[in-house]
Amino acid sequence: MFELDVRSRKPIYEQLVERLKELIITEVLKANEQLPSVRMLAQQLTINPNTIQKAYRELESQSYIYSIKGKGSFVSPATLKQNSEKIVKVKHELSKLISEALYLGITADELFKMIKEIETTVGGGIESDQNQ
Amino acid sequence: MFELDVRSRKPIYEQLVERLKELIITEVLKANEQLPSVRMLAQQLTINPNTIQKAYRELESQSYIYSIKGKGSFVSPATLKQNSEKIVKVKHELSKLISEALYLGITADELFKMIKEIETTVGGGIESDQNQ
DNA sequence: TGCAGTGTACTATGATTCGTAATACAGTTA
DNA sequence: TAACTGTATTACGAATCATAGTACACTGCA
Repeated sequence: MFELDVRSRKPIYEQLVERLKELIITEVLKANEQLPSVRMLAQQLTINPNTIQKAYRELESQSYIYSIKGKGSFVSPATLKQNSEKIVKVKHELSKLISEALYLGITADELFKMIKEIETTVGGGIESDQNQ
Repeated sequence: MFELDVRSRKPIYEQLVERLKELIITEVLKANEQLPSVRMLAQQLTINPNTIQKAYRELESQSYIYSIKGKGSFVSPATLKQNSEKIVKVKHELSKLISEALYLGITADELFKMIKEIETTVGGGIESDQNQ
């Protein structure tokens, strides 16, 4: 199901996130389909369950999947795919604007603050992933 | 000329960058005015010249200042002030886009990563920081 | 030419962060 | 209860970061 490059400079959990996103977006993994459990996948890939867990947590925070204690992790239905075109578009526009902003001397720090402010103002945001 | 908080969690060189940007934008430091030399300023602030150097390098990469080997570092003329309108505009556009992104379910975290990636790719931010 | 000023590059090092692992806790279902 | 699930806590080596030490290279002036 997965191929990972363990000796890559990219951390394993990031590779996992990318690969899974791809599978979800392309609907190889369908809505509400159950993902392999953290332990199963860990064993299969001969890495630590916690690494899978980190990838899953990341995917959940980006609402690609949802997890239920004791039951499993599942592909998020609809909403994401419905918006996927818009999302791609917005991301692209954002990239350009961010590049321009950085070029103009606005610092990444400044942008971070901006986002946090908007996040709390709009209230729509999901809280972010504080790595242990 | 400067006050720094050495025990702040913010690195010294960053504080320096911020403070100098402010002085340049508010035109306390005029165009083409020579900045204190790395050694002078280092001695005055009782920190290592290399820390000043890092701040100056950062400022130069964002074209707030320019440096000439053997002569000194100077405030960049014009360009930045010319950009100030652009900056306001870009920030405004960014606000709107970020709101939309968050609304679409893109997380703040994802945006952070995006920025970091662009920062390193474009080299817009703190670039040439290749330690050893 | 030499000296004293300037910026720059390289290396070292302690502190912090990062990626992963080990282990224990907690919910679900049969 | 047993055998699955996800989650939280802690530990630890590796990588990165912030700063320092030191040496190099250029400029301008006596």
